[in-house]
Amino acid sequence: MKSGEIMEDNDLLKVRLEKIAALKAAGIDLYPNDIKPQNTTSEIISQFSSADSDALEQLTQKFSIAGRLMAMRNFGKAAFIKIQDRKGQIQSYIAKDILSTAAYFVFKKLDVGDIIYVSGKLFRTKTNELTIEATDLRLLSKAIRPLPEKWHGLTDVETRYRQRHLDLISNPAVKETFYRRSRIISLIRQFMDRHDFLEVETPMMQPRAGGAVARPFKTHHNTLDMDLYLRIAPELYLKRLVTGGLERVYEINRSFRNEGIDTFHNPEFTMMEFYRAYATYEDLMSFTEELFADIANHIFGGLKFSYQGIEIDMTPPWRRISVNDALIQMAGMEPAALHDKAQVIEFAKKTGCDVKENDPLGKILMAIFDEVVEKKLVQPTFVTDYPVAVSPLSRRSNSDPEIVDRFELYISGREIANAFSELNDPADQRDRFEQQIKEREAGDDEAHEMDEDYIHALEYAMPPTAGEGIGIDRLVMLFTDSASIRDVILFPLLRDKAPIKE
RNA sequence: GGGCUGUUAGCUCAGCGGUAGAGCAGCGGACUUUUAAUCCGUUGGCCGGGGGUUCAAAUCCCCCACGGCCCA
Repeated sequence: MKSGEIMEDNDLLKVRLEKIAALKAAGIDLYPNDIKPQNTTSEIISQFSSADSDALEQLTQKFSIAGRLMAMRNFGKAAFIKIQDRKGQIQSYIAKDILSTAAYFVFKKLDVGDIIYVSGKLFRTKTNELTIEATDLRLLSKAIRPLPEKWHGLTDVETRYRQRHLDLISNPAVKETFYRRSRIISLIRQFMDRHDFLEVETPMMQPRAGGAVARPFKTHHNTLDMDLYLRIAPELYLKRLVTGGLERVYEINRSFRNEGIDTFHNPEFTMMEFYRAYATYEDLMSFTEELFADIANHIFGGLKFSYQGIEIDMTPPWRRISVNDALIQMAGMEPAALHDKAQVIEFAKKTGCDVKENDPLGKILMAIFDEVVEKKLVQPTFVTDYPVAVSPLSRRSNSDPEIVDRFELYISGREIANAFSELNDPADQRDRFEQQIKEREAGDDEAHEMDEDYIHALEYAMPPTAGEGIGIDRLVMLFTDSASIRDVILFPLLRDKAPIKE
C-alpha cells in the first residue's frame, strides 16, 4: 500500500477518489487555507429576514460564507444548494452562466459533505427564500466519505456517540444541546463572579482520593515512583484555599469515579464545587434557588419547564424536608422505629435494600431513603438533617450531634446537588476519619481514608464555611430535556472497539 | 453482574426456514427558481463474528463482540 492511499473496497469512495483525481488533474487545490468568509448564515438571515426582493436588489453588497454542503438540487445548468455553518444553514443558487467556467467545473465535482465557500449577492427566490446568488465558489475541503442520509439523519446511538462529528453534522438538536450546555456553564460562571467568587483549579491527580464516598481510578507517576488517584472530588483542596484566605472559591471541572455506567452516571463527569466563608448550609439553599432560577430565566424565560414530559417548577422557595420526615411521610416508616436499629434493618430488608447488620444506623436509613424516597422527589426539594455517619466532612448540628448541617437537592428523582456547613473542628474531623477507617476495615472500600495533611491545614483554623457540589451534567440534562447523561457529554465513555473499518 | 432488546447496502429500515429487498444517497440521462425537487435508467451486501441444527439458515439453537432500556 502506497502511503496516503485510502484502502477500502467501497464504490462510493471510489467515485469520490475519481473526482479528486479529476480536480487534481485540473490543478485544483483540494485543501486550500487562504479563504476567510466574512459572514455567518444566521447573521445574514437575521439581518435580512424582513427585506423583500426589491430591497435586496438595491443592495450592492456581497456576502461570503463557508461551511458544509448539506444538500444539492440540480437542474441541468443550475442548482440550489444548502450550506451549513456553526450557526445554521442558508441556501445558495448556482448557475452556469453566473459562475466562472473554472468555478462551475469545481461545482460539478462537489459532493454533499464537502466544505465549500460561496460569495455573492442576496436575492429572494420565487418561493421567497433568502438565497445567495453565487458569483464565486471554492472547494475548501473535500469529503471522501458520504454523510448519513439527509432526511432521517443519524439515529444509531452507538455511531452517534462513537462518531460525534457525524452526530453534530446531521442532527441540529444535538448541536443545540451542546451550545446550551456551554451557555449554562457560562451563566453559572457569571453568577459566581457576580457574587465575588474566585474560580480556581485544584489537583485532579491526588495521593489520596478524598472529599467524597466513591471508588477512585488509580494511576502512577513514573519519575516520582508514586501512586496517584484521579480525584473523586476537589473538596479537600478547595477548603485548604478557604483556610488560605480566599474565602469564596469555585471550580468547574471533571471528577472521576470508578463505578458503573448508566443514564445518570459517566465515569468522568463535571461538577461545580464552591465554598463560601461565613455562610451556612441554609444560606446555600437560597443561593442555589437563586442560581437555578437565574439559569432557568435565561434559558427558558421563566421558572417552569418540562423535563421528560413532567413540568418542573423552580419558583422559590423550594420544599425543604428532613431525612427523617421524608422517611416517615414518603416511605411510611413509624417515627418511633427510626431510632431502633433492629426495626430499621427489618424495614430496609423488606424494601429490598442490601444492608449489613453492623452498618451504622444512619447508613441504613440512607439506604432506605435512596431506595424508596429519592425517586418520589420530582419537584425541587432540599433534603436536610443527614446522619453524621454518612457525612464525614460536615459540621454537626447544634441541636443534635447525630445529624449534620447538610442538604441534598433533588429534582426529577435525582440528586443534583450536595451541600453542607463545613466541619472545621480538626479534632472532630480526626474522629470522623477514624470512624471511616473502621468502616473501611469492615469492608466498605468506598469509605474515606485518613488525611493528616488536610487535618493539619484545619489546625491553622478554617473560617466557618459552607460548601456545595452541583452535578453539571445532570443540571444540563434537566435544562436540555435529555434522558441520558450521554446526550450531554460529547464523548461519553464506551467500551473500546476495534477501530472503525479502514 | 442479571433480565429484555438490537446489530441486514454509505444512511434509515423491511424481510424472520426455500434465489437478499425498499427509500434516501451514489452513478448515467432530461431539466436555469427548487424546498425530502421531479422524471427515466442503474451500480451496490462475509445479513456483527464463530460454532451448530437442517436437504436448505439473514431467519432456529449455542457461544462471543459491541450497543440500548430496565434492575442490582
